[in-house]
Amino acid sequence: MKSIYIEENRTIEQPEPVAVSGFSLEEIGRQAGKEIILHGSIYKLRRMSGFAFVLLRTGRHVLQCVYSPEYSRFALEELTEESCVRIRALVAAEERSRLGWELQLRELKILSVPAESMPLVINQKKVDASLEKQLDYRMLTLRNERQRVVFRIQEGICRGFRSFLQSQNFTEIHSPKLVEAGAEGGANIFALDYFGRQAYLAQSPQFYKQMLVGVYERVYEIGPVFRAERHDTSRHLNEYTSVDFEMGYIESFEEIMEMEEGMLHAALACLQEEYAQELALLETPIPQFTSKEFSDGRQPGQFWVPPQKSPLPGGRIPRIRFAQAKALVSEYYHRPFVEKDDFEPEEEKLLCQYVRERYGSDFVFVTHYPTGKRPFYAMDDPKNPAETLSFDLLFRGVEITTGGQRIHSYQEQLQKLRQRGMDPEEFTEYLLMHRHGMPPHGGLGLGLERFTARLLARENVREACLFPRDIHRLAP
RNA sequence: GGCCCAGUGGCUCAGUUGGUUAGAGCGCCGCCCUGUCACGGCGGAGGUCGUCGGUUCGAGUCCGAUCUGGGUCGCCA
Repeated sequence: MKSIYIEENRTIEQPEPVAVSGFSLEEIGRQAGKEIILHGSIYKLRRMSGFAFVLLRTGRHVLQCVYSPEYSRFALEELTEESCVRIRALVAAEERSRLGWELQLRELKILSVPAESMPLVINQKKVDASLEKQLDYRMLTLRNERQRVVFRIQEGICRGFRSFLQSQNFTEIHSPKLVEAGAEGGANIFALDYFGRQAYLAQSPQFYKQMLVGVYERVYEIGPVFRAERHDTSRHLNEYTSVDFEMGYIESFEEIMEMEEGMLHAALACLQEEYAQELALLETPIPQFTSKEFSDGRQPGQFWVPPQKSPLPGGRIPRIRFAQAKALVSEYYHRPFVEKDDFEPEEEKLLCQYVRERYGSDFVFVTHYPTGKRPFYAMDDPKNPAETLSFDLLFRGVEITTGGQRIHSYQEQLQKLRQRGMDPEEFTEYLLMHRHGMPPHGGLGLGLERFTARLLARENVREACLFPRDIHRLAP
């Protein structure tokens, strides 16, 4: 944003437009020799003898300003950390400063002064406090340069997802979060009073996505979902942001996986292009993919990457069937083969480790999950009804996506409901779309916080959520 | 909910086999330092050791209960 700056009924003469906010570091650097006006918070005061460094925190940056009685027309004693100020400063080339320039403070107006000093130290490299304390004081700890950057990156991820899906002709939707019944059923759903009736918080936009596939063919939504699970782990939240899409007229569920590959590439590209500063601050290693297509058969322990159907750029993600992945981990890492329908967290980590070592990929798709493990709308593999045309995406040891093809035939869906002992009467509205014709379709949901946390090597998913809701925490 | 672990100044921790005035780093306050970027130096304030009860001549240190928090599993994105 560029504008003429006016303060206290006088125009400060500026030969060039002044940067107020939304500037880049390069833009300011180019103003060398000129005065600019900025606002921000005093992040840190470093008093030296005879002068002082004043770190100014703006919406995106922390800038080194210098106070000196030689040119600063105010008293240093007026300044306290976390005061909000507006400054007029000269942009001065200075090789002793890391940016190659610094701001010589000329005038300063204090806009507000904190009533108390911080309960914990936020202006050092890291916030040295337990996660619990950090979250108790989240609105303060987020002021830390490195803490806040996590959510800039999260923003970049969403921007990448959005622009990619938009480019693939997906329509963005906003489905209701207050619903009459849950998508998956079960007890893991928050109930609340709705004018005397029982209502629930949506645990997934699943039904609405599908309904709108019948309308727009391709839809997506990035929004909150609610899970009343009484879990207390480093990867569960009771409210999280789900990146959901659903696409019609697919020939195979593998098209959904291909679309996800494209979506991930777009997010990472967006980060590298527009969030390089933020990535550098956190020293984030960019996730790796497998570079080539391959098919080393479908024997146990074998992976495949099919040729791309659409011309999406970027590397690929190895795929393996669930049953084979279970066997592989058991065999390779000498773990007792526990006959279960799902992975244990340890197995997910080991599988990712294996794929990383052998194929150089930080991601792995696991396909064909057992039918009993998937919801009633999942499409069974016609070649083997004990398995579904579905997949999970594991990223650096954690499951971040579940997806798959859905049943589109009315008769088939009725049959599967009855097989499961469910009453089709309870799904009358849901089944209306099937009854009146649906294209073959499928989609996925990706946990935004889990993805962010793994990307930034955060141990706890709460670190990748601004204000996490967990079994113990409902505030701030 | 099961199992494991922890609760010591504002924050992060140390505290030897129970023994006299409970230590450190960061932060805070004061003084000093013309170039720091985890700035540095000197000095100072601040805690009775989550809570309750017990053992003991004596408990931060042992025992019991309780509260709070952490990890993990079930589960899942």
